[in-house]
Amino acid sequence: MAGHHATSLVTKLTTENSLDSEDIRAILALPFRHKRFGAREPIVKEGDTSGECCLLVEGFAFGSKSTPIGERQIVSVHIPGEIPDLQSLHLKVLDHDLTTLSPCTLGFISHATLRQLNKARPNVAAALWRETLIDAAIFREWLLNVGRRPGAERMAHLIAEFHARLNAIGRAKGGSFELPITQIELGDCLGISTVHVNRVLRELRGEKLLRTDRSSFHVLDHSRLEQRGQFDPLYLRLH
Amino acid sequence: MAGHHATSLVTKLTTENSLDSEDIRAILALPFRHKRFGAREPIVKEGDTSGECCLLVEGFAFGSKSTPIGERQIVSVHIPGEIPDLQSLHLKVLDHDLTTLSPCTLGFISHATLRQLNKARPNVAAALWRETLIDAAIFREWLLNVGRRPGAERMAHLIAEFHARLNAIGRAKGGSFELPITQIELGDCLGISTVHVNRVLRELRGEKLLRTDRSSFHVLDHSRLEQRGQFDPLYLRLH
DNA sequence: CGTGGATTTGAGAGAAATCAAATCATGTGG
DNA sequence: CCACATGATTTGATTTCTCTCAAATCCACG
Repeated sequence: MAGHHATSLVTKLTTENSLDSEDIRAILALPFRHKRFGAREPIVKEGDTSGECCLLVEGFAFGSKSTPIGERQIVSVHIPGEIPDLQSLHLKVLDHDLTTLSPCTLGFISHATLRQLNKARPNVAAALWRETLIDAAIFREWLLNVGRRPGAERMAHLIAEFHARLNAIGRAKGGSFELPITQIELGDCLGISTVHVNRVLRELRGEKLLRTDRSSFHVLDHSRLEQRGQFDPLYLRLH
Repeated sequence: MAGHHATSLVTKLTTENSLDSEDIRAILALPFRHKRFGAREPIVKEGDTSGECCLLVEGFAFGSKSTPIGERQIVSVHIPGEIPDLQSLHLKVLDHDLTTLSPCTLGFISHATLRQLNKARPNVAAALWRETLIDAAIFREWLLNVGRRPGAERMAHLIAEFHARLNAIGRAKGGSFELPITQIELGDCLGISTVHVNRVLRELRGEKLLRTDRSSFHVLDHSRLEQRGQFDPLYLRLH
């Protein structure tokens, strides 16, 4: 079924896991309820107790937490094929907000259905569990990035990660990719101020590592950018 | 079986999950291979492909990542009853180091055995999956802490978290707990320098929020400390 | 009782934040 | 189709927090 909405998920899951044709059929048979969202719309919020998970079919989203005084930290950026709130399957109350970055198509699937799938098909359960473990690996890398690297390295690392992940799903051509994220949001990913984001981007542009134009990123020197950000893609477990 | 090595794990898993007596029996029947470690000894290192997981029966450990220039970020601190490298079950290559903080007793169990258990007992699989999701929730909170809070708040938050987690396993009495962590290591948890750790601790002591003496922490004003660190224990999912 | 690691304190430097304002897009209504 | 409003980006000036460097205890341990 060409263009099936769960195709990107199956592609991702079959890359590293041993799913048989029955497993794949079961995933493709999942009754997703599709819904469209505009840009910067909340999907779920901290404290919610959602009864379903959402597959990001098309568009981008991000997870964030905020301090009581309103300081926001973006903890994750999600791209098509991912299930940003898969953890809600086992953690009833959401501990962070989930917001769209661009207009999105989301496929919602109930926890009950997923739990049934996990019981019937342990291979699928393992593959989904693995996805949440990769999320955790990214959190660890971000923690190192935010805790121990200066601004420019931090930014270079983040952009190298975006590039690697988008490339893996065929959304980076010749070092260029589209990601509708503002400098404010980049700052919230990296734990730096908007003003500093701007200066750090200028620095990287000055080093001829990349060009940026709103939501377009052009990596000019791939290997030098990765070096600048000390980026090693191991933690992403791509292919 | 009093003093059984997997007791603390069972206690933790049964708190929030619906495990039946068969599930519990299966966990207690796991053939752990016990091994003692000294303080600051590596358990596994980044890049390793271990074929087993370890239960922290007694003692403390931490996970860390380092940049190429040797800047270290501690990404997790582990206490008895936890399985620090549970993620290795589905991610072959370790993406961070695991080191003991104090002398430890570890119970090793092979991935093959765990996978068998997960297949036979889906409830146990779900409970273990859930543990890894709580780890991820802690990473998110640490990311907010490191990215968006000043030094003193950061430290207050970390100590409040230690207190809450140790209290949940009965290792905090009247606000006091033992945790053999140096100021160097505290700095590596928080992304700040050792010198600054010292000054921030002095500040918190000056505010009569806590007393510290090497590995002893005494929380003097529990609610004011949590307020200082903007600590809300939701993300820990204790009871 | 000496030695090495951990803690503490001081002084100065540096990275990034804040404050402020100009410029640049984007989109809307008249 | 243009004027205006709103939000994002850019730049400058200043302040602040945290780091680095340096050195003096302090403590645990052999």
